[in-house]
Amino acid sequence: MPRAPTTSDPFNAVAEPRRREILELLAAGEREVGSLVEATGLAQPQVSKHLRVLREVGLVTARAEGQRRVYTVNADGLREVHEWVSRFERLWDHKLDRIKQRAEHAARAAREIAKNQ
Amino acid sequence: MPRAPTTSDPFNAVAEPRRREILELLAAGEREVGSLVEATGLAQPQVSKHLRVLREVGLVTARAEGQRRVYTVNADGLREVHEWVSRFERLWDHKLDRIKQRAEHAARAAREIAKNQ
DNA sequence: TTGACACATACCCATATCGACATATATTCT
DNA sequence: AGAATATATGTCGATATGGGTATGTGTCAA
Repeated sequence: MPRAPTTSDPFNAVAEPRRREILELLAAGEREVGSLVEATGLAQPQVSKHLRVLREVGLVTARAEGQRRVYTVNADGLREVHEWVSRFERLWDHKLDRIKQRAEHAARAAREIAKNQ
Repeated sequence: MPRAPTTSDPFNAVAEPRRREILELLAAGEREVGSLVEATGLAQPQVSKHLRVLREVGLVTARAEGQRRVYTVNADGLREVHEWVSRFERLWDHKLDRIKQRAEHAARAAREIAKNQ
């Protein structure tokens, strides 16, 4: 069984750096394909293909405007990813807590030493 | 150029559902490989291979305990993913805001109508 | 030491990928 | 109608994938 298609879910779609870049650009506002080609430095066909993937997983929508196509992010599709990753948030928060605790412990110890001098 | 290796970054590593499942299991606490095999229903070699990928991107760490290997999540590697996705949070929040605004607008209109009857 | 157990690695195969390049489709302009 | 422009699609090639199965490696137990 090969790797799951990039179009199978947002996780796979977003695994590709260029597609993340495109989404970032679109997050700042709608853009036409040509504008994305210019901004990314990619060849036009690759941009179109990346956009196709993003469309198929519902991360962007396209609107025709004359001969141009204006693309818009549909960040809603990223909520699934956000929610999944958020389940692990407490784990690195815990780690931060421990660092904080150690820091406070060290500070207390330092005060003790200073007091006893 | 083929798709980027699954080991190239957390985004690619986490694109595979089985690996997400393994991470979820480990999020609840350390586990040995055999336990993961049982929990996932995967064959042992595939579990080992998925764990290898997760190790290579730093999402898990392994500790030898006799002939067993105990795996632990290292959620820190997921922060990058979390931070990236979080950049889009305002976009779906906005959408929620608009829904809320429309609801309030509708409620106001309804009150006006009621008042004028 | 020999065997049993836990895990890792090696190999095979069918498949989807991404980039490059060529070409098709659709729209606007003259 | 024909040319120019904007975007989409098709083809090719090299490559990494993930499951299956077989085998290697290390550890414990008798």
